[in-house]
Amino acid sequence: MTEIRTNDENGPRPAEARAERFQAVREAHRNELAEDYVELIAELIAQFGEARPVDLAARMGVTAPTVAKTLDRLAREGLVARAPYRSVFLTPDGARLAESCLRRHEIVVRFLIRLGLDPETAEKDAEGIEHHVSDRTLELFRSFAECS
Amino acid sequence: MTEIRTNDENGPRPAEARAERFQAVREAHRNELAEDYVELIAELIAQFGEARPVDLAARMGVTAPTVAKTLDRLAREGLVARAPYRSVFLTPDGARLAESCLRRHEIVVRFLIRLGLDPETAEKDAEGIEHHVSDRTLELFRSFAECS
DNA sequence: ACATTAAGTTAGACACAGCTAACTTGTAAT
DNA sequence: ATTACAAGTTAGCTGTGTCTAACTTAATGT
Repeated sequence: MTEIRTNDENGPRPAEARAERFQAVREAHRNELAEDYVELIAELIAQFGEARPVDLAARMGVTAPTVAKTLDRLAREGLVARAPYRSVFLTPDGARLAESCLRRHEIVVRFLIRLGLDPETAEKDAEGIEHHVSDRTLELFRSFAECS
Repeated sequence: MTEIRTNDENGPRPAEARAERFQAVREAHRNELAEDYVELIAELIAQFGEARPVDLAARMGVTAPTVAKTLDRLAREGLVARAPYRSVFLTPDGARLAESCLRRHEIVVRFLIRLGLDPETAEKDAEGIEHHVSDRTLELFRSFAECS
């Protein structure tokens, strides 16, 4: 064998573009859990006046220690405030994030339903999709969902 | 204080439904990386006749050891076949998975473009979205993208 | 006031996905 | 045939997210 080498005779441009896309997804990934938590916390506070770890665990489908560890991280990142054996609350930053996540979630769900999906599946798919939708796409979703 | 307890007087139904949704997302999550790899490997093979770790690393935006570890896992799971210091190939299972991922990816991209998104952003968003789209939703995307 | 029980915490394990540093292998060019 | 360099591997570190088991705290009911 003599040639075949490099596999990049087309230049590394497309390879790099791709790498950037994957890196962006990994980045989104890191924020997903935080977003899901603050979103849930905001809803629980709206509904019950407080968000207790036990309720978070039930709704996230994980055990109490997992919730505790995650809340520690969120506290470290300044998104939630907590005291031992107490309910969890959102910091201003956390509340802001929750607000935008809820909005985003709502738009995605409404969009999917408008597309023709049943509400249950829409809710399910939205949970996975919402974290990966750019602002431009979200805007398109919103217009489509609201078009008469 | 006397009452306020439980926070679940509405019954645990909605909480459980939610937990299931999150669990589904975590499940999808676990498969994401595997899907991205087999998809990329299939493309490289189609383009160059082989998929080399160095090309995977460049396109995934990670280092060579990370690729090696991931490929080990994929081999363990029966999706790829490899020999030391050689290129990677797909098993029949891996090829099937790659096929369906490529199809899915294409549909999502075309759908987003039809919605009015620029191709570059479509490509970027699709990378994150494609793993979280149910079959029903994918079908709706397909119809929408292909509607005259 | 105290005992019971539910909620929360701590400790420790595992798997995964990323990294750097150092080593080995294989290929290509001289 | 040798050497030099690119590709691949191995070892070992980090941080995250999950778990179980065992412990502590707080609230409820009698």
